[in-house]
Amino acid sequence: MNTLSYALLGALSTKARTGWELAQHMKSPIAYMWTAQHSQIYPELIRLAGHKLVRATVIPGRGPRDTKRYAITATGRRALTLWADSPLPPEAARSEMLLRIRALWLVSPDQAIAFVATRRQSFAEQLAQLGQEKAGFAPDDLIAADHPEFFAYATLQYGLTIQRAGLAWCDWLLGQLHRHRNGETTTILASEPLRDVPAGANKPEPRTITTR
Amino acid sequence: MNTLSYALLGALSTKARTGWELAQHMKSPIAYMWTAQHSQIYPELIRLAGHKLVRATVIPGRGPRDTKRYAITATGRRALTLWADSPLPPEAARSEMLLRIRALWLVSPDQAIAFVATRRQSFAEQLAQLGQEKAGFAPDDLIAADHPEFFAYATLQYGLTIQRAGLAWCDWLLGQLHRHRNGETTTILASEPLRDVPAGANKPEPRTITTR
DNA sequence: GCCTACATGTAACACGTTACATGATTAG
DNA sequence: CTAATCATGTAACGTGTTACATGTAGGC
Repeated sequence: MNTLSYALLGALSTKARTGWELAQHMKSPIAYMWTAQHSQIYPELIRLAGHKLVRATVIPGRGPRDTKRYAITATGRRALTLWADSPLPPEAARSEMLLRIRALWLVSPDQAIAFVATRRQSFAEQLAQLGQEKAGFAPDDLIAADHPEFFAYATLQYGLTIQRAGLAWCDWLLGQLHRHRNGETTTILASEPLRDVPAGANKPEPRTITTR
Repeated sequence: MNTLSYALLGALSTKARTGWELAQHMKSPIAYMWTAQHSQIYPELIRLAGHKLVRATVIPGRGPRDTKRYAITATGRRALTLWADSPLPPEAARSEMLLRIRALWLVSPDQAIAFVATRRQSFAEQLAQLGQEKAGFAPDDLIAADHPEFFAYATLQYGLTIQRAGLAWCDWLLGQLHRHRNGETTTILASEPLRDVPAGANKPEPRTITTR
């Protein structure tokens, strides 16, 4: 059983879906935390059905093949429950962004600043998008901690927290790079990245930093 | 050219290394942002040498095969420089942790709390380890923004910022879960995750939250 | 008539992990 | 003498991406 299996079981745990719907669900990077193409999803669903973790019902479809709606079985739900609370293996940290940052000493200060400014914008956009997602949550869904919506909301909050932290780091780094470009010799250790961002941080460009 | 190639070029950009040393370098998750096994590194180095991006020098070794020390070439450095500043493709967000969190409504409140508490500890440990790494940076290395050490330090700061944010999120979530378990009906929307953690957050258990 | 959404599948390839294979040197 | 470290490679397998293939229904 791989992680994708559990991602699919997780998505099916709240309602039955077709392979197509699962693929759509996993396409948007926001508020979902696993991606897969339909080419990976369809065979996996067949495999899960073979293990009786999901069950397919043929529904009237309009394609050349049957449309199948998958529902999680009692066995599938048990497997998912067991997995949810099992020890989490350390996740391999891979970040192309940090790899780029580490190589930025090779480019000109202006290019480095432009690169980080682009990253900053990217964080701000993600933050704005998560903010919109958050607006879609009805307060009623969130009172019960045993309700799926509560934990979905919690993952959204995680996203918001992380994006804000990323934004704050960009601001710190941009500040450092600007100071360096202007020939100041302040030791970096004396300064620290901001640990907080003003409440309006998800609005675009809350504290304008001149890039050029 | 894949990301691993640039990760290797990046590691070689500051000094020549053997394949073994590169594998060691990429093994520790801390302060490095790409991992690869030696079985992936060795063939890749041979491929890079074929493209004249690195050059191997046979050095006196003690194994059954020659020991090769790889150095980046001028062509390799140019390729790395070009890549560093090129548009960063959106990274596929995959987090098994968030997948687990989303499935936590299936387990008992106590199990959910224990799971998040373990996550919290994991964040705290990472934070502590990064703090130690930070101590290894000499202040002298950090005054020049065109020095590789400065950007390595910046990635470390990123790690610290992110881990602190993760820790703060765990605290928020634990608070919510405890409140729910104790039968309080406060709407979650009324509360927000902490946006800051006290300065001593990298010390283990700065604000003790009783797990059981 | 054309494009998009719905809907499912396979094939080829790229990337990553685990296991197999070999052997010298050095510290305990 | 035994284990760890240094040191390099290949094979098999699992996972993930891109491309190929097919066909209907509905909106513009």
